Order: sequence, then C-alpha cells, then structure tokens
Amino acid sequence: MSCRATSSAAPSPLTSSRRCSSASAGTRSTTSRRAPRVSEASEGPAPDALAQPLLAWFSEHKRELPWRDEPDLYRVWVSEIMLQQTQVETVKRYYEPFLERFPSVSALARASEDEVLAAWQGLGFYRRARNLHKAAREVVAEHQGVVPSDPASLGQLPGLGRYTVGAILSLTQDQRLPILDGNVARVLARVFRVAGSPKKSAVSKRLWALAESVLPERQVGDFNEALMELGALVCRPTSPACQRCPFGELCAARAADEATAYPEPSKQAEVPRVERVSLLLRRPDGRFRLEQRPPEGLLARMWELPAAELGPAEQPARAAAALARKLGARARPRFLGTAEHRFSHRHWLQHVFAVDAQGGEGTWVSAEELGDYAVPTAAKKTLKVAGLS
DNA sequence: AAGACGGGGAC
DNA sequence: GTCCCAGTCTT
Repeated sequence: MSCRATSSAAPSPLTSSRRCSSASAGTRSTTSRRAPRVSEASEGPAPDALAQPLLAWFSEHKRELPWRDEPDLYRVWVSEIMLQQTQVETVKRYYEPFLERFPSVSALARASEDEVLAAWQGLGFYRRARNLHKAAREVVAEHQGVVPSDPASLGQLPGLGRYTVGAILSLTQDQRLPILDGNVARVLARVFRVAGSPKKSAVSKRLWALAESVLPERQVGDFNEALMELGALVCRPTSPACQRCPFGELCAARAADEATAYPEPSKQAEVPRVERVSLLLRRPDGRFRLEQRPPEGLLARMWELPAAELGPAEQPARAAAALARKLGARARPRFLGTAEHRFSHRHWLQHVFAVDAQGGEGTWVSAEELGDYAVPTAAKKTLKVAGLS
C-alpha cells in the first residue's frame, strides 16, 4: 500500500518512442507491417522473472510506515483510502490521529459524517471520507461489524474499487489479487514497454493483465507492496534510479535506455478560472458566520465563509455588497485581500471582504471553534486573509 | 470514454 | 509560478 506517492513529479519526456500506438491497426494494406495492439504482450521479461529479485530488494529497502504496523483489514483499508491520489508524506500527518479518533469500524460507524469530514479536512477528495464513513456503517449493518474479506463483498462497499480491494486483501491476507495504482502502472509500463497513456482503457486493461501475470504464488502481499515501493523509491516518474533497480536489464524500457518515455503522459484539460467573493461577517462578540456548502459537488458539505461567485463582468465590491445585504448587514464591506486556490480542475480567485453584523440566522462561530468544522484548504486561505486561523 | 473530484510537491 | 501526480464514481 505504500503509495501513489513518490516525492517527485515533473515534466515528462516527450520523446516517447511510439512504435506501439495503441489499438489502431485498421486501414493498413496487408503488405505493411501491422502495429502491435496493446492487448498483446510484445516485450519484456517472462512474467515470473520479477518476483525473486523484487522480494529480495524489498526486504532490504522497505520503509517503515505507520500503517505497516499491525496491519489488519480496517487499518489497511483506512490507509489505502487516504493514499488514493495522495502522497505518503501527506497521509502520514493524518493517519494516526484518524485511527486514534476512530480506532475501529464500529467507532467510525458511530461517528457523524461531520466528525469524519473534520478529521479529513485538508486531505482533499472528500468523497473518500464520506464513502469511508458510509461503508463503515454498511459493514456494521450488513456484515456484523466485520470487514468482509471476499473481493466481491468488499468491492460492493462505496469507495472501494478494484485497486483498493486488491491492495487490502493481498496486503493483509496474501489473497492472490493484482493491484494497479500509479506506481505499479509506471513500473509495469516500463518493464514491459507498454505504449499509450494508462488513462486509456485499452492500456489500463493491458496493465491490469500484466499486474496479474506477474503475481507469484506466495507472498503476494509483499510482492504487491514491493511493486508500489519500487515505484515510489526507484522507478520514479522522473529521474528513475535505474542503476539501483533490482530488475536491471530485465526492464525493456531500460534496456532501450528509454525509461522515462513510459508511461506515456496524457494530455490535460484546461482549467477554468472562477472569481468569487468571501465575506467575513462579524458580530460584536467576535463570532463570524460560517456556511455549509451544498450536499453535492465540489467540497460538498464543507464549511466556508459566506461566498458568491462573480458574474462575468461583475466587480468584487459590488458582489460583496450584494452578499452583505442579503445576509442582513448594512455597512459597506471593506476589502481585505485576495486568496487564490488551485484545484486540479478549477482555479479560484477569492476576494475577501469584511463587514460588521448584528447577527441573525445561520451558524456563528468563534475562532476557537473553527477546528470542529470541516474547512477545506481553499476556505482556510480566506480565513487567513481575514486574520483568523 | 471523458469528466468530476483536492491538495501538495518538484522544478 | 507552472507542471505533475492519480482511484472511484458518474455521466
């Protein structure tokens, strides 16, 4: 389970040798050589050649990580959900406190969603937390509080897809299930020189098949964990340390001196810019208003300062005034500053204003109470501009 | 098949 | 600052 978490990132090489463009073999005359389809094994070592060198390497280089102590279904489950899309170093800050607060499935099931979200604040992808909480309740209601250990039942729980099910059951019980996360995909794409972006379903399918084909008969958990660890420590996205790799020349990409050409990067979409105003509405006693976001969509049910999106040509000051009026404040809001936040698919420019208020409906909190609320990072930045947090 | 869904680290 | 990373679910 280690990781989608290498500590590097970077521009990926564009030199991709693309002799195996995926799946588009049609329209060629019969005399020309047909491009191999991604579903065909073309290069790389025998599948059973990887386990021995990898396991030997792992026994030397395995990191100590909190979730590797006393692994059980629940602890590994929590760690795997946290590790989805999230780097090891980040998860380290959340894992222990979360486990301390929710030490068992039943403890998690007894908690409210708000409590779980609050423990998750700052980790991102909050649907993971909501699904984890919901799944814990399903385990209590439908499985007598015992996390199911057959892949089909486990995979029925919300938030558990093929990767997470395979990781939990292979790591805790040596069940012979493959895993494919970002690290494993990168390792396999290189070792077998798999062309095309792993985002493409045909490529992903091929990688899953490879992940299954390389599994040893025994020590499946160690093997899977070792594949991820290798991706995190050696077979990194950029600057792979091929000279330290236990696969050596078994790796087809390395043999061709093209490790960084795999996997092929996928092109990414443009990010829309959104401007909004956030309002610090402060009562004489110092409390200020906090609002909960809608139950669906971005940052669902998370808390933030009252906010409004700006129209195309709308002035921030006017939008702030309108928002203040709507919330019952009479004075003209004062501009405090801006707070930018970049999501992967959206970019927020938040104009922060303050205005005095007499109170009214809604949730009014003091600075000390803020920690009880699930406040996403974007909102924390506005609070910082406002002098709170 | 493509898009929604956060946040943080590398460069 | 800009780019890169990456599971699950929904559309």
